[in-house]
Amino acid sequence: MTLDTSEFKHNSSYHHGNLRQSLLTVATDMIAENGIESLSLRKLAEKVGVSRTAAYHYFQDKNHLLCAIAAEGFRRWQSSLDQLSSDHLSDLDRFEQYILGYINFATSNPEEYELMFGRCIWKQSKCTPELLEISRKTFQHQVDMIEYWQSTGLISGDNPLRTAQVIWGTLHGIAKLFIDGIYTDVARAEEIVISALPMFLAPRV
Amino acid sequence: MTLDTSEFKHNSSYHHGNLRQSLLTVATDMIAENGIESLSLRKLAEKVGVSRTAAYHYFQDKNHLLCAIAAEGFRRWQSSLDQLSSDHLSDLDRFEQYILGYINFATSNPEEYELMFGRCIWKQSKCTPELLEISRKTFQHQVDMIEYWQSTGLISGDNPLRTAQVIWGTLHGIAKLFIDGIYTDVARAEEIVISALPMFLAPRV
DNA sequence: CCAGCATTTTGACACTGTCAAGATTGGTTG
DNA sequence: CAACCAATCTTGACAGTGTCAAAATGCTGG
Repeated sequence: MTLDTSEFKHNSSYHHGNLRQSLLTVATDMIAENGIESLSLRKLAEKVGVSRTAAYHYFQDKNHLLCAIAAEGFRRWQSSLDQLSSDHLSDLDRFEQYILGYINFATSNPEEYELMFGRCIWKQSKCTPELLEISRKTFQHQVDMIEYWQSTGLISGDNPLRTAQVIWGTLHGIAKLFIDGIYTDVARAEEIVISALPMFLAPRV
Repeated sequence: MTLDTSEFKHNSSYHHGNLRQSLLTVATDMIAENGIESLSLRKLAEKVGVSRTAAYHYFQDKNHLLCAIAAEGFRRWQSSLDQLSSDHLSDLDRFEQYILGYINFATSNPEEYELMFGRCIWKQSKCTPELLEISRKTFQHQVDMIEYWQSTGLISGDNPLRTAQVIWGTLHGIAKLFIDGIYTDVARAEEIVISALPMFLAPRV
């Protein structure tokens, strides 16, 4: 029994073939283009060429669909972090690239970022186990990075978790000010985080 | 001609008497209790004891209602800032109180904060002129505070606007991590911002 | 070939924001 | 005091939403 359901579409008109994946990719596109709040299951279904409630066979409700998309985003962000780890850089350069990478990820995929880190999913504990796991993992990964930078004396503080929370808070806050439309000139985002960078660094002896 | 329409309710059953104010206060309560997204004009109308579309005589749509509530929030926050200015405190203490005041305002009125600083209003430029004015004013007020603290050498940097953006970003980010449910233990919010405080301060000579 | 299974559709319901038109009332003017 | 007017509020309607229950369709193993 082969289970390559996602390998190719059947040409039947009734059975879609790889509906689940199609829903995910089309929904991701729609969210990226017009924002989370303008995504409706009905418009999604129409775009995929399927009836209103077809998605319910793969996702128990709209929230589960959104969680799956968010989890995909976390996997991309995680692999971006892995990429950074494998780059050949000095500690300071890597820290700078981490910060720039964060703000760029956020501002170039604003709606996906909003889904990953916004209230829509987290507010009322509607987080899927799958999403919870991957998100915890990537957060822990970032705490570990902070811990390492603290151990080498690059950044100040002796409590990695606490420091990670502050740094994350700063990056997240600046990102959200742009994403939510309070600041409008996204080109300025990089400047702002760069100007924030020195305040994280340990004082030179 | 007296215009004390808000002084007392008429006892007529058809004319409410001070519907506009009632809508604002009841809506504010409902938002504080159950969140922005669970506020519907219809539930609001029912709670106020009026028909579905009655609100449309005072607010051109739901967004204008929300903007009016947000503007009220900005007025409260502004007066909280004025209060702080008039307190008899050292510069450092005032800075600390500013930071603590910010995070407390945010975490003790999370939904109102979300309305004031969240995507709901700002994302698609749906901001009312009234709201735009008061929000600009309070933001400018905070930039001025930063500028003063920089002039006395309390905090580092020489670009007040840029520094204000970073500090605001940090406070906003930490606040949002709690408000949006990513961090759940609100009691920790104060600890985190206090641990962030030293990194804003200018190095002691 | 057919029974059962996975997959998709249809119908329905309650809910939402908002528009157009009508109903009700209080205040002002003749 | 009466009649009108403008402010205020209601009713009816429409399109859109998420989601449930039941039916329809196509595929596949026996």
